[in-house]
Amino acid sequence: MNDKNICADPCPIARCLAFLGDTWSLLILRDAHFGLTRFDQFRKSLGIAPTILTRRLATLTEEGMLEKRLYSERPPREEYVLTAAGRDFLPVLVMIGAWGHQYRGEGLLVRIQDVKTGEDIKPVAIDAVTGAKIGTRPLRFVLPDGN
Amino acid sequence: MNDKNICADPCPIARCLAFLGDTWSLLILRDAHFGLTRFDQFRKSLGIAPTILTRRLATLTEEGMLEKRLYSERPPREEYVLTAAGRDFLPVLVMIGAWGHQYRGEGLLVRIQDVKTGEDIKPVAIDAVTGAKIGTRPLRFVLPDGN
DNA sequence: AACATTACTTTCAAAATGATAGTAACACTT
DNA sequence: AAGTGTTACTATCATTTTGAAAGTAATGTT
Repeated sequence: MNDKNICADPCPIARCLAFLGDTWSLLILRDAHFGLTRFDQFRKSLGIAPTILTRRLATLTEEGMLEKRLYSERPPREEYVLTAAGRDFLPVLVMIGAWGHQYRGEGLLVRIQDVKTGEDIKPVAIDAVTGAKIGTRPLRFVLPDGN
Repeated sequence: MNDKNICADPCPIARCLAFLGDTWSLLILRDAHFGLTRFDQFRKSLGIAPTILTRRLATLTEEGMLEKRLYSERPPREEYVLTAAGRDFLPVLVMIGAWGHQYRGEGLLVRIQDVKTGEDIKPVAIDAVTGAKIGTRPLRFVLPDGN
């Protein structure tokens, strides 16, 4: 093991943390997946200051997670809807939730159910190549220069 | 769809974001999974100010993601190693990485390989109950009060 | 004795946060 | 037509957080 810098540009984790490593942004994305789309819905759900919400929604829009959509011409009103990138972020939120459920699970919790079965989901990350659960087989980070 | 508050205490996502929604903390956890354990390794890898690193390592230790371990008695030297909770956080990092690879993947990237097969992993989140990939079937957030 | 290493702490200016209040554009109600 | 409500913000400003630079403490190495 060394202490080579794997922080900067090349790491895909670092890259998306640039905007993602912010609590509000993640909670906005969570609420968007929950079905919220409007400024005041986010504001009330999160108890966030409007200043911050404006900024976060703008960033998430610039980053391509949300897009603005006009839902009323008169008066002009816009809502924020998830893009494909935003929708594909759901597995991340779900895995965070699974970890939180296991390690921060005291008290009543929000659960995520499969609509058809009506059962709580049990999210697991697997490697599609080997079919093994992530964490059960040794993994290795490989730097772009070959390591 | 409503705008009920799902932010506060009961949501497992919100709960772990309390400390997790911080870029540095996530990068420290990433580096810890990469194999780093020591203050100066993290500092050099991340280019983080020592002030901040001290604070983040303390928080991660308090939160039970890392624990301090004495690796030299004279001089007294401590390193930070992942706890079970910290190790179980790997799937989250891996899913973040997978998303980042897909949507922020320009240029050379750090990859994660399975040590035995030598191949890059293809992380997918599935619901262990139905076996379906997360995102392919409709899901529903259920609030503690029954919704 | 002098220098190096490791794991920090101190100081302080700059940036980010967030509470409160205000605004703009319109619709709706009396 | 005047007043009230709704939605999506912006402005102001005190507090908090961040992070760069330098310093410190305990010890090992030459």
